[in-house]
Amino acid sequence: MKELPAKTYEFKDVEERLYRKWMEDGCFTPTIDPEKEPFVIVIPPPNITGQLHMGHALDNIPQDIMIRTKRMQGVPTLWVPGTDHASIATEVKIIEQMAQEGLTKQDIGREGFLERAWNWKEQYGGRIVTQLKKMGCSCDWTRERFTMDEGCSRAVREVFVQLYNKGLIYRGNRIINWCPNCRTALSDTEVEYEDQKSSLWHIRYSTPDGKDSIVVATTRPETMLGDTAVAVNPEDERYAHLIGKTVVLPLMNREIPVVADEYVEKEFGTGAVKITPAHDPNDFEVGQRHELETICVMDDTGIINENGGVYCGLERFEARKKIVEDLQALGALVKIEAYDHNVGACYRCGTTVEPMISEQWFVSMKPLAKPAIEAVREGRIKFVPDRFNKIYFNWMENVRDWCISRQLWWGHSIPAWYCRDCGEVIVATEDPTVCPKCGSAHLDQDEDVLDTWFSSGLWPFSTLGWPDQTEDLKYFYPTSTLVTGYEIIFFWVARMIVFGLEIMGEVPFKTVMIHGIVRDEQGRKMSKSLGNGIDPLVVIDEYGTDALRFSLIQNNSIENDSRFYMSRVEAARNFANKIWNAARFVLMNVGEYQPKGIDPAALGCEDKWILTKLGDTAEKVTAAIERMELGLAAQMVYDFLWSDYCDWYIEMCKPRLNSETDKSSTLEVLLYVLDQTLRLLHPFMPFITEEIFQSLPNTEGSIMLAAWPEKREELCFCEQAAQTQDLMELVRAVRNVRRECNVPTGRRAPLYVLPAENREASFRENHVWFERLSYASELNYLADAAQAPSGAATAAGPNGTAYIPLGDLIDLDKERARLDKEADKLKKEIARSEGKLNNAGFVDKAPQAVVEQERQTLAHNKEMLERVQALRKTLGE
RNA sequence: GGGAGCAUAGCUCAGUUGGGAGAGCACUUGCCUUACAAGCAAGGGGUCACUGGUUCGAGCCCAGUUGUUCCCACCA
Repeated sequence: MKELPAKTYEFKDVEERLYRKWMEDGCFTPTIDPEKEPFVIVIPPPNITGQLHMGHALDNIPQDIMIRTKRMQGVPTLWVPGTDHASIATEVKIIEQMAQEGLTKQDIGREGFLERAWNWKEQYGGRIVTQLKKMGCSCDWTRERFTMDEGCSRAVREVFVQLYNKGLIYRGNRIINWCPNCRTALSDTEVEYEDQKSSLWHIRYSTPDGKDSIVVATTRPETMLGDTAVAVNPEDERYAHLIGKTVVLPLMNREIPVVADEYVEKEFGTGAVKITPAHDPNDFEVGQRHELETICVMDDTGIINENGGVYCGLERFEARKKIVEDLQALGALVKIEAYDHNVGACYRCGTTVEPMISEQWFVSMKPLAKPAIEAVREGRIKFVPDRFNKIYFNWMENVRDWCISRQLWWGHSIPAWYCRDCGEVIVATEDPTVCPKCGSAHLDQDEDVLDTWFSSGLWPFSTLGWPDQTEDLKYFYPTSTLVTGYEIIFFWVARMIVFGLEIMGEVPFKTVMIHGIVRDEQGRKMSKSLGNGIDPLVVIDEYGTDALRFSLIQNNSIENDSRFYMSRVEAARNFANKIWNAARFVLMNVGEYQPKGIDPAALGCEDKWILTKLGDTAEKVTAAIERMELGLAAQMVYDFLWSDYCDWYIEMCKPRLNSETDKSSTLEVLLYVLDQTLRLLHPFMPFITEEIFQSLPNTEGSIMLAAWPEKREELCFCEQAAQTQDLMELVRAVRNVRRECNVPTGRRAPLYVLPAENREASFRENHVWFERLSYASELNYLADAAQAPSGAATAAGPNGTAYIPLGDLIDLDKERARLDKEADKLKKEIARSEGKLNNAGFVDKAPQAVVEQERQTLAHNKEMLERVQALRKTLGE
């Protein structure tokens, strides 16, 4: 026998040791078996911006649970890990870091900057991998990828060129969202809108002769510097006479036309809109319809440029202030109205974005969206929960072209070259040396990089080797399940579906499991600025990985947001300790015993009860995991292990462990049930289950590769299980009575039992544990109520009545009251059952099993009532 | 302006084709009963937001109301 382990479970050395062992033994790498369909997950690659937070834990743990379950079920299982270069997010971080050293991008140049970025990647990418390992994630690290590694970069180029050649990627001058702080274009998804209290400024534009005027309303007065028209609704009689005429733009003293356009709503504001085609998407369209000039009045940092006249050099919000003041002085400001409206901000730095006209690369989304919509509509991809279908459809059906070029340095270069001599645009997978049109060698590569989501959109196949037709790609694509949060459905999920269908001709995954976010105790989002984030690694350090994992999953529905409570982690830690001690108890008793397996002929009633429960639990847990109801599954294992196995079964076994004849068969069942339960728990708590599994006799290898438990019909005994359950109920009743009489647990008392009809055998079979668990000093059977000792406290159960002579400890008044209360409760139940059974509708229409159940309940309660009333009678008034 | 989620014990949340509500924490009471005090035993506590409908039967399905959170949208 090994030395007895400590009373509390010490996870610290265990977790690291076991994870290393798993790696060494190659447990995470699947064996390709062409006969079997694999189960595959690609990890949502964490950004290399920093470290993992609680959201990553919530994302990765469900993935690991599914992966570990499938692996134990004998399925070739692959979890592909990796990290994302996170172009803009990382660049922002590095710039912040450089600023502390007093450096700017321009100071160190592109090459120096990229060197820094790669160093950053080494440092933080490595840290993230370490953190994933700490969380117990069973990723196949031999297949680890990075969105900017050689293979992924090749995939990016290949896709870009393919789409360009098909006309699905184009370059054009269009209104885009510009972040003046990051100095780059952004896609629509990268802009976050927020309601802001602002004003609606009403400004008067007069006709050149000064006799007439029109008042426009705007939320961005500074853009008036670039106004090239005023628009009104063609049906608006108020302004009909001005259409075709001109008005003078105040401050700039430029004559601009008044045009009629359907876009203008008569009811809003003044019914007249200033048109700034260079700085507003709607105005841009109006401008195109009326062939208006486009005047850009800001530079890429949001400062007014030379087109802004005297305001040149002012920052955009400074300019707004000045312009409003000047308009007021001029008498052109009619009024200022308080007004709330949506203002877009950069999702990385929070700066208010500026719509600007700019030449960028775009992906034409409409033709790509169509098959992506069909794939979900036809069920080839399933969202769980399915309400996200609607959100997805809504976005896809209204999708606009995707701006993919970024004026950044950290990212995939755009594979486009411009000929300095003839202006030819060359898009190619290999760097060209001469212009194919004019032969010039003066080629300049596009300086921009691609949106970071372009490369992550290829993740499900680029990680498997595409564009090469690798074995991995053939075997593992399409992947099985994607697990991610709802906040990146548009950023990522939608793009993966689009690219998967377009490039691979097949969906990238079959199921998308969407989960909520982890909030703090007060229900607030965890964020840096609030400082309310909880580092999962700090929690792991204090309570262990298993405890953190279990606390995030148990009794939670992960599709909803959840709050993080330390008390839950503590509870999970206590559970780990409970398991540990149960195992200690079993192992202590096993000693040198060599298990031979369960002999059905030697099983007692209580063994049959726990084995039956185990089978039910295994079946239900498996089904729940299959349905991705992980919280429910975890709860079921918890209840079985703690309540059924520890609180009841182990206690039932104790006396038999002292018996020479019963000990070995008891040990067999104790061991078997423990072993099977550990397997069911392993996906949720990988470390402690492995640690205990390793110390069980007759286990081989890692629990990671042990067979997943299944219900075994030959080990299910419903009849005996029900009998045991009845006895347990009587035990509870006896304990209840003792408690009410304030009898300390340690004080034994004789117990007399009057079994119900045909129940004596059941009592005799379970005599030993029944005696112990009801704290009886001796257990005697009565043939008749008349033999009952006088002055005894009484307890009624479904299978008989128990008498406990407690002498002075019994308060007769309290006893009477208690029995009356119990009788009342039973009467109510009986009335309810009878009401139901007297209802013809119920008896006719309800399923037979339900009716039968109700009849049994009624009979049971009637019998109980009889017993209770008989007891009450003996006490008198 | 559209769309979605949520509302169940004091708190945080579960609740699997509709068959009389559960857990953790907190609370009350008694126990160091040698696996575990990070524990054991017994208990108290709920008009399942509101109104109506479907059904023999509704926390669960349908309609509406209220409160709350979120997403989407180019009315300046």
